[in-house]
Amino acid sequence: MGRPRGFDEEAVTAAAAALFAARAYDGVGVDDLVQQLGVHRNSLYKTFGSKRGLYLVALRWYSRHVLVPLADRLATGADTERCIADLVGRNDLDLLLLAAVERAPADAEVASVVAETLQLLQRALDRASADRGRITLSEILGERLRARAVFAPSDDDSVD
Amino acid sequence: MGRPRGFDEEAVTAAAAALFAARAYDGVGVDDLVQQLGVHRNSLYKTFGSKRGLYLVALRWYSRHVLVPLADRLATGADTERCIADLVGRNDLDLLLLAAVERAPADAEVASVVAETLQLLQRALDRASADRGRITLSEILGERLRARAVFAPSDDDSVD
DNA sequence: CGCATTTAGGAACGATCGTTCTTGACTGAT
DNA sequence: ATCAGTCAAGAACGATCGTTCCTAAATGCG
Repeated sequence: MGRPRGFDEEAVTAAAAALFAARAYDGVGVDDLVQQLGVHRNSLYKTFGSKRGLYLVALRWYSRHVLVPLADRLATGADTERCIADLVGRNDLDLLLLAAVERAPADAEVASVVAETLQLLQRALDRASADRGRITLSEILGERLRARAVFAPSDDDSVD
Repeated sequence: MGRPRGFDEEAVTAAAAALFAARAYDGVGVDDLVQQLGVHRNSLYKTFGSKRGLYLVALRWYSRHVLVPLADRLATGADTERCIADLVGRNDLDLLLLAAVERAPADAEVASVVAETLQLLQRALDRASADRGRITLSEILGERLRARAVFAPSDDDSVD
């Protein structure tokens, strides 16, 4: 009963995760979310409760649907180098980096998700490099941090 | 001529660096700065031009007066382990981490300072561990990131 | 067909953001 | 002592923040 929702909740969650990975939490306004996600304010607050609620859902979705598969692929031990190169070269780790540095110190729930996700990656890496054991998770995180630490004008800087 | 200023510019810069190291850039309001630095709005804008201006001055001051000495101590090669343990265990790296992850992608000048500072640390570490060469700068950054990724209720959360 | 219910679309809220302006107090040079 | 010039103190600005409210449109069920 009632009018059916005109958006895919998971797609919105994924898009929110992408936004929060590109900018800092406080740098992403609800207006940005509404505009880029195609969901309107009311639906957003009805579905996720608050901006922080959406952030937490997006963070958990990202951990489960982006990093867990990546950790699984890593844990098999095949293509380890390729996996690590992807982690450093692509932006898959960015939301985790931002959450760890910026939100976790101020938000216990975020800190909890970050801790679990880090453990997850740690175990996968331990398994992957049980024999080849050279690179550490810290080093991967540091490498990605350095790769991210460059000025990269975002696409919507020229948007009205 | 004129009334002499009632604050120490360098002390204010250092205090601002500490604030920006604890919270994210957007998480530190001008009100926070005014309140915790003891400087009043007018003086702050007269001296530093803007919030971003103060941030840049604080970041450069921090690079020069905190990380450069630390890099020098590291480059001597004496007490290398102690130096690294300090980098990971204390919060000396935090402003650099935040600047790298959060501000650099959105601010070219910040990115420039971060890049120079990272090079600085890299060279110092290269010199320090020319013989013992084990830990990388990326690993130190990653270690500190993980150490920071815990919920740490800040002192002024209970302040009115 | 209506009735109940949920969504979409925006206007609007108070609060806070970074910044500027106004006013008065203080000091150094004439 | 007086005047110019700087600083302190805080009110006030428009803009934007996260959030809520109101109204109209769209569906499943009787």
